[in-house]
Amino acid sequence: MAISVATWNINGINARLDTARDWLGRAAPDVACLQEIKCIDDNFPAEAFESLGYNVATHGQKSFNGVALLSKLPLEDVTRGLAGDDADEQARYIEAVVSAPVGGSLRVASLYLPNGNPPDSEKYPYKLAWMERLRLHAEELLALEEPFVLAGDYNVIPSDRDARKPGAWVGDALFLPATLERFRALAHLGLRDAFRACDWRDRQYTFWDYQAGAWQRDNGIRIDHLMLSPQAADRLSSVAIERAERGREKPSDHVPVVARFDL
DNA sequence: ATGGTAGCCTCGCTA
Repeated sequence: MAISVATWNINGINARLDTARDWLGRAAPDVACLQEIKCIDDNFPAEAFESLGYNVATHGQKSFNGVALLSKLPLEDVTRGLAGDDADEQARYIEAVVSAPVGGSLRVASLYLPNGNPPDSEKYPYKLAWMERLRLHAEELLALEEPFVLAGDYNVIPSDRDARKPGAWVGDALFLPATLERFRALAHLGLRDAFRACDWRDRQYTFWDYQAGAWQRDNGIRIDHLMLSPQAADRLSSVAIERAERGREKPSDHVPVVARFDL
């Protein structure tokens, strides 16, 4: 069976409820990984998505961060928080197994990797440590030899080609050599950037700042990624960046990225 | 080099 998995930094789920419902109604992904819901679990408008046929699992936080999984298929074995630091109180990771009626199941995570700016603050070492925790967790998942997707806002510009103005990002936490090195470490484990597995075009972005006319100038960056286990990459059929959503009314500053699999 | 915008239980923080 075919299954589609989307990732989308929604930038405030309650401020973006109509925008989110509109896109989900049109695109109807089987699974949607949301980031920056910016609310506690009790304030997540679950009914608004259940009425569209989605099961809902959230890992929220007051005002900042927060991630969610929406799935038309049942969500099983939901895990909240990224392993490796019990003292970490930021809600940036949720994982579950999506059980398909035929063709087996797919493990999916929605993650919001720390931004890390400014790099001379404590935020940057937190980002790097979080990336190392993600690598260790991915290593554990890989040992299962199952298809999985780690989808989300990575706050990483993987290469020059993933920014309209790479020079403007030199020294930024999204583009520092240590950041890119840790992102590549995921690839070295065997994880595949789903988009780059299918599409080598330049100027394919997922984020445009609200400021300084970034959208109008197409001054974007590609920072929202679906990283696939080898078993998931084998089943990947296509990836699409839903660029047009950035030009709609009351948009998030990120657009959805959708990967399709034949399980 | 600067400033620009948006969301949050807002008067500053995060991005």
